[in-house]
Amino acid sequence: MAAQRQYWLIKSEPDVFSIADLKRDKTTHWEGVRNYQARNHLAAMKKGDWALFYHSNADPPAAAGIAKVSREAYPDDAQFDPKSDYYDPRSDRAKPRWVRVDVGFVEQFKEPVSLATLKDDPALEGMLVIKKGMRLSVQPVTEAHFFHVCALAGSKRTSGA
DNA sequence: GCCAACGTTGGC
DNA sequence: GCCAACGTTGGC
Repeated sequence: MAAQRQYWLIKSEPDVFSIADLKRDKTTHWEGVRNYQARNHLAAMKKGDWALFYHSNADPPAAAGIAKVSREAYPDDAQFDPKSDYYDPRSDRAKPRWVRVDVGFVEQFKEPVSLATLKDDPALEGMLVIKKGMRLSVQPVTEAHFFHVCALAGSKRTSGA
């Protein structure tokens, strides 16, 4: 039996990189994660996993679409580049501290689901993104929560097909 | 722009 | 190992 698909939520500021940018580019390197817990989630991602693409620092902040993991974790080159915003002088090439994954475009929601809507929905109780002070930029999401958000967004997706 | 929440750093 | 200082995230 194939391993079960996992579900995630990944945050991006749309001014920097939005779901529309992913739609245009088809695929991107998900790099620059510099938080250990988020890094550990990246490392746990498997090819074929899906992620809610969440717009943070947006008006309103919202789940904006779906991305899928197209390449599993590998070293994030930006950590070795002194000119990069994501440079980490304490990371060692022989033992890289930070990883990135590649993600591909799946869907841009016609009706993005705002944070306020997520918070108001009893079916989403316990979802990490709606917890006060939850800044984690890569989070696990349950399958039930994932598809409930899809339904709220007007997406036809109701399963992992 | 403000500021609460929270992670990281570094002195001790 | 504690914890104060500091930096960042991200909603509002």
